[in-house]
Amino acid sequence: MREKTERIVREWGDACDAEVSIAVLGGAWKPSILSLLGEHEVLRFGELSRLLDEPTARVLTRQLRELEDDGLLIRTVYRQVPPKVEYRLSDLGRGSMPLVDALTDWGGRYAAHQRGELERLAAEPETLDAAVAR
Amino acid sequence: MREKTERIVREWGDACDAEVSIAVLGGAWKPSILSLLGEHEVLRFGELSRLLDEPTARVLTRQLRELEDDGLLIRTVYRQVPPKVEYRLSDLGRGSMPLVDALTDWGGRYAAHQRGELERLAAEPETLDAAVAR
DNA sequence: CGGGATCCGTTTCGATACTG
DNA sequence: CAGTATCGAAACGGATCCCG
Repeated sequence: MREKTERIVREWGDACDAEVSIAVLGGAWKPSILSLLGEHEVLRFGELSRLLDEPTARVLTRQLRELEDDGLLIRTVYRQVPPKVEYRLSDLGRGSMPLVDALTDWGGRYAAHQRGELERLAAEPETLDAAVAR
Repeated sequence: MREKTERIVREWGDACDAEVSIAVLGGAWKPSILSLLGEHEVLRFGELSRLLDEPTARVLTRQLRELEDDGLLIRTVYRQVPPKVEYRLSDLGRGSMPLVDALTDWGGRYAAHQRGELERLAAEPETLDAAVAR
């Protein structure tokens, strides 16, 4: 477990279980990484990088390492030249897929709703802000 | 919508919907705030503060304002002395409850699992690390 | 190919003090 | 009661360069 995750798990066993989920899944690219590994079973570092929008290696590496430390995925290193590293979901990682899907679903609906709001505002001849400005 | 949320909603309409959810729900106390408002229907600022673990007013205020800006809750100010401010869920906020519950459930199961691992490790006479050290 | 090292700007959290 | 103002510390994402 990462130190951050462990701190949350130990210290506030109370009502903040949801924050545990966010601590584990809440990094940049993390839900996407888990989704992709849910679809593809096993992926190499470069494959993951290409399937995501080419984050810097530094960032992708850290997200992968954190997910590994938190027990969601398994990293397999083949000691050869050139190197080959494979990532796949652990049981814990597979267990997170329904939650990741729920995050994706709600986020998609929320984004669609808000894009609708934005368009509605843009289509209006006069916004509230403009009216208030006078 | 907060600027941060709007940026994510507009710019990457692609596969990163889950990150939208995390952008909206991922602040300190936010899931707890939503859960409490799901249970209590309406709460005042001080009541929320007491039900949570008394975060600083600065922090609680900002989380509430962000949730309001993102459209999840409704803030009602009664212009009187002493002031009275009520918070309740919007329709959008009520729609987030299943996701918040899913976050809570998985986080709770994850925490329980990891606490089990921690105890198991503590109970072992010799850890893998100690064995490898020799 | 799959990173590690270093550096940096931004965001976020939180403490403290003060206020209409 | 329900904040606001100011400040500091830390975490985070990202760019750049280097390596076995």
